[in-house]
Amino acid sequence: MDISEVAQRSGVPASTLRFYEEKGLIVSVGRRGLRRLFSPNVLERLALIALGRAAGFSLDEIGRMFAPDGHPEIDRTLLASKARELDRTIKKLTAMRDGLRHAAACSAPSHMECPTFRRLLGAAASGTLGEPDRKTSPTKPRPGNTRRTPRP
Amino acid sequence: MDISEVAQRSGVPASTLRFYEEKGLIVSVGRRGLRRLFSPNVLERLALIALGRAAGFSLDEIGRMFAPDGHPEIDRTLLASKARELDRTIKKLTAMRDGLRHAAACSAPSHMECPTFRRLLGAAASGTLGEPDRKTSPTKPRPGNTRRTPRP
DNA sequence: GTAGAACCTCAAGTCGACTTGAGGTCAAGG
DNA sequence: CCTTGACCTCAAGTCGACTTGAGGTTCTAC
Repeated sequence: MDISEVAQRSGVPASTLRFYEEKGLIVSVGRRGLRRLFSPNVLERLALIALGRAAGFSLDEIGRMFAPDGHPEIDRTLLASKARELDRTIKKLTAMRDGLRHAAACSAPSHMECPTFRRLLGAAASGTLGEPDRKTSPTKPRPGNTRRTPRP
Repeated sequence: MDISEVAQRSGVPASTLRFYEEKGLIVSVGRRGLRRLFSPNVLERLALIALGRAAGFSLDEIGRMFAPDGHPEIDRTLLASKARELDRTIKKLTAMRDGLRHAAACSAPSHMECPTFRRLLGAAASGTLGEPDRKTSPTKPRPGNTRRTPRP
């Protein structure tokens, strides 16, 4: 498969595939002229990468999950600890969600007069709610390259 | 209060306070010589900012929540929509957490042979799990300025 | 009156995960 | 044979939220 086919099948832009290769996350099995050739295995690999990313692992962490010989060698304790971390995050987000819901529905004239809101505020001020997530803005699906269409 | 007192009381580094002022998120009520003077109100404001950040709002979004006259003027539908967004995130994270937990405990020789894991993999590949969060690494509390100690 | 701590400004750097752009190469179709 | 378009490389840019550093000013204490 050449790069555009991988891009199409996986939904990962070609530029990203080159970037991943450079980082050692995927490998091409050769070249035809200048062009990379990929084995279909790369698709599974990309799925694994997507999963890792969705779970909150960095590309570097993901890279370390693949044994030098190639296929995944994932430390189960690492997974468990990520699960615990997610669990903590979930709890915080749940508290936030409930607080926001309440604040949205609360009939107090100003939010500052709502006890629920003030309680949340206190938690935020004390850092209990933790550092915020930095997520790619939800309203703007992705700048530039849209998935599955590497650009005409 | 001068900047270091605000920093101490709020846990927000002085550099960040200057940055926030520049962005229009907080205001100083004057200067003594060159030095900024803050009213105690700024502490509540900072708490509000922290809360907003924890809820996943960007600084720009937070800025828009304060009416030009000063105090918060928060659109309740905005809160509700953020609550819904958080709810979606929570559901995804919960799925991930459960998947990771299973994978961590699963006795299949390789993760690739575990059906639960493969199901998760499929979800990740199809984008169902959404774009990942970019959160400040949990193991590295924060580079540089530690809270409450602006540096000797 | 003078040292030095604390503050100031402004420009530039950082981090992660990519994207973009300029300029070059190559293979297949007409 | 020649065009064209898909691919290549490498450097630089982007985004958000800050931090860092150099170089300058000022308040406070001795």
